[in-house]
Amino acid sequence: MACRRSFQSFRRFHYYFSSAFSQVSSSLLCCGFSHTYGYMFHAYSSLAQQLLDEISQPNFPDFHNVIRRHSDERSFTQVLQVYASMLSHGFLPNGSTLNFIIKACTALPALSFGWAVHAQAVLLGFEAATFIQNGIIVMYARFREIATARAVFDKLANKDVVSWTSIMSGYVQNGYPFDALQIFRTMRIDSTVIPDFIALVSALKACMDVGDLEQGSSVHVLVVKFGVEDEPDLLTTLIAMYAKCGQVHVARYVFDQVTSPEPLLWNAMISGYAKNGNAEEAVDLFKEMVARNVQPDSITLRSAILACAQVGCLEAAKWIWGSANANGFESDMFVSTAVIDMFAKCGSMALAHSVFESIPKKDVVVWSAIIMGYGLHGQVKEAIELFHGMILSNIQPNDVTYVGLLSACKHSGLVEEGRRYFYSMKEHAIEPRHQHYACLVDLLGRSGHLEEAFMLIREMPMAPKVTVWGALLNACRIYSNVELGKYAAEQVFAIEPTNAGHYVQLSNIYACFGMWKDVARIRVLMKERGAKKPMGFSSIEINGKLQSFYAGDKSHSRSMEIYAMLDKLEAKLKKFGFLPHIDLVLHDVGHEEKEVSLRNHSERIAIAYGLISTPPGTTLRIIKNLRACVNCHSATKLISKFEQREIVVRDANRFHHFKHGLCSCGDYW
DNA sequence: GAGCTCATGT
Repeated sequence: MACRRSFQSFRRFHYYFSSAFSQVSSSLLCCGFSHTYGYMFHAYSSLAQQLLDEISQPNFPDFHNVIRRHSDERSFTQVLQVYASMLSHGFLPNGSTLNFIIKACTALPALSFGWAVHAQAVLLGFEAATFIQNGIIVMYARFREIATARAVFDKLANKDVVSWTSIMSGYVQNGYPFDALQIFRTMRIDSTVIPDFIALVSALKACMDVGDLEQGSSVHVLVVKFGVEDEPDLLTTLIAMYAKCGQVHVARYVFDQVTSPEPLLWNAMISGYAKNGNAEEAVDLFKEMVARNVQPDSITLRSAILACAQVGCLEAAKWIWGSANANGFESDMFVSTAVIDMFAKCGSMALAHSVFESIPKKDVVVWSAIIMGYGLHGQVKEAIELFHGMILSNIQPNDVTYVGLLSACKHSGLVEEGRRYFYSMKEHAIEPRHQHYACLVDLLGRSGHLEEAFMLIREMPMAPKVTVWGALLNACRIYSNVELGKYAAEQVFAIEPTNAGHYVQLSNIYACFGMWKDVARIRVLMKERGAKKPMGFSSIEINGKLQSFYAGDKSHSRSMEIYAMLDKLEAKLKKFGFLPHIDLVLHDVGHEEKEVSLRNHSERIAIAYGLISTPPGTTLRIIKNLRACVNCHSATKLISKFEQREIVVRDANRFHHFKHGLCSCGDYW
């Protein structure tokens, strides 16, 4: 109810106002009010103010209506200004006015004002008004005052579904999904409130954040039980939940039930694929979305771009970039930066660079992306030039810029420079993080500075992770250092006991010295601990489509031709005096067998398939999930020479550009 | 009156 009070009673309100709530924070409240409205009233002039000024004696409905109109227009600062003005005219709010004020405080967010409004609501007798208290719960959740929100919720006598949903989503938004689920359970067990679809959305989001498939599925059951499975927004969260829990097929099943999915639903599904590593499906679904004339937004594009960067398919990358431009995202910084990264990871620094050039105001992230890209391709000179260009443009490098710069040095073996950049980070007030140490340890180790690398590890202010010890182990393998290698391996095994790659590294060190007993011991250890080597595979891009091969793969329909080509390649390699490095094969088998298994590595099969599927002179683009092996690397160099092909290989860590018998990595990787 | 997709670089 609107109340017209005398000036005296208004003063009395202020008296209660500061004395009754002094335990909360009297100074805050006083500031929040007498200050805020007084200050605001004099400092600002708004349209609403002018409107009010035109009325010589504005009454309560005048103020209320102006507040409502500003609220509808989302001009929340003005809502508070007019409210302050209303109070100074001696009017007090009714429940409806208060809701507009609470909403404005929440949206801005206006903390001190919000506290004061809460106090005012209590004084005006709205303590048991569920529709007011619900808004206050949301407001405190927004202020990250989740304990206060909970206190308001607990005190509320008549909790409706909105009260429950408000506190539940408050917990979710503040990063406490377990508490949110606890609230949901309490609501189901201790109250008669029936959850509606918004309550279920919040519960699903909590399950998603926890990654709890079992609870998520049980909420899905409720969705069906309460017959809200046709709510588009609920489906979005349901799909995201299943995708987050790794059940991308279930997510797709839900998606397929919808006849004309909304853009948000496409986004949830595409990003679900991208996050689960089903990158090809993500790109295909994006293409389908565009084919069905659904307008992609910046989130769709970012998800598709991320997926494409993962698979590394250049044709798909060009297509996505084209559709980003066609839909008006060519000047979206977030999209452009992601595109730079995508082109770099799809093997085209030329395209990455042209996008980079097209960005008028480059921020630190844009610069970092391009520097990282050149590093990935072993073009350290360009990376360093860009780094200095960035500083000349008055853009301060950050820790990620240095990751890019150091990894560029690492990929090219620039020890001096890498060391210098690492220690110069302090000049830019950047504390080296774990990744920076990992880069420098790798760089020092690969260049034979094993002692210095080890010393650096000992000086690290944080616990070294597997990347650091793994880099040292790798260096020990290269330089055949048994003692240090054993030590590094122990650290690595303790962190990742089931990663077979580490065992192979140590085993190779032993094999190098003919310590076959130790090799056998490692093999037993691997078996005991259930360590498995990930299956190596290589993919090749033919006409924009990726075709994948495993080592010794004979499943392809053109397998006969592929193996005939492999025989031809083998003969030519022999003619060019190619000698396989057989030491690196873990298994203790005869020489001939080793040679056979080497020539059947997935990379070689992919190349053979590329040679029989494309016209002479076409660049072959290969993507593999493991690091390039020494044999394949040497063989690919020779193949690029006698087949006169440029071969671009993306391995697990970086790019190799093979041309005229040489590789861009300079045999350093 | 309450809710959701993603969030550029390692």
